Amino acid sequence: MTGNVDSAALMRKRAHSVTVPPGFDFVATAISHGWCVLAPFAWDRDASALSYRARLPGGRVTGVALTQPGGRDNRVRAEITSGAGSRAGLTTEDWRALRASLTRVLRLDDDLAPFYARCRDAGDPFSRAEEAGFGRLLRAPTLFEDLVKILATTNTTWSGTKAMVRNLVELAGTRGAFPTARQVARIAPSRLREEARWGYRADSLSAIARGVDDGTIELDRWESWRGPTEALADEIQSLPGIGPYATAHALSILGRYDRIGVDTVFRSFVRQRYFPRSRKMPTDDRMLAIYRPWGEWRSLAYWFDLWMDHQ
DNA sequence: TTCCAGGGGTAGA
DNA sequence: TCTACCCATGGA
Repeated sequence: MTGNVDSAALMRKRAHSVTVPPGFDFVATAISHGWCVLAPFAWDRDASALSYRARLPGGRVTGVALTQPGGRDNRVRAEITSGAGSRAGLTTEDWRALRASLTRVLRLDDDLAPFYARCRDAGDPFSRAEEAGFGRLLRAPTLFEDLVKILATTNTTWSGTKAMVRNLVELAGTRGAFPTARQVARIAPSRLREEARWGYRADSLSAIARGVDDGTIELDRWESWRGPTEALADEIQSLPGIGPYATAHALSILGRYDRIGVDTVFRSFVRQRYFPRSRKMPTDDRMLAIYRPWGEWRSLAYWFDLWMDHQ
């Protein structure tokens, strides 16, 4: 028995690392859009570290801190900081599951060569996208979490979004980890409204959670969608509380970039960037026309444009 | 107090 | 298809 315990302990490690594709830039990926500051994610700018609470097989929860110690092109380090296995580290099975999750979060399987080729054709400043390591929009460990966060961005301020997500994790999650669809489904909409402060969005949140939990909303099918974007978009937009903006955002999360989510950020950015002399706010169509030549890379080009503006 | 934010749903024209 | 209005919440 003792021998078995010892050998199991030997298999446990507190720090792991993940192989990344050539040119992978961890920081550019982590701060690609606002996700890195939505709970349970937290971004440490000084340490260039992304930490969060991750679910392991069996529902256990652990703290993880991600960094890229050698900088661009080097392996991403995952340090187990707390929770299940914090003393002895993760088992082989735990790490296998976490590594698969990180592939989704960091989009390690994305092929950006076609996007970068298009960026080179576009010239400055887009030609700098590859050098900047931009192109991977950070994702949550699950599509359910991404959809909930997108819903939390609708018709509110960014501070409101952060508060709603944080409140939901505290109300329905497990030891700091984002709640599963089942956990959210089990919370009465009135509590989502009043305790998590989701306001009128609570009914949509609850309906989406229940649909994902009972299988009527098939997120796995969306993740592996091979058909036309239009049909996928129709399904996404059929969700309660999910309109054109949220659908476009979800499509970007799913790696389909041919729609731009028009929101107040898009309008104010495009106006100041491309219509600085316009006294009136240009129509949505005029602003969307700026990125129309990008075709299937439209929203990624917009995200890069916006990202460059913040650097 | 009023306005509005990383919008969405609906009724009525 | 387009417009007007309402939807909770919280910060400015």
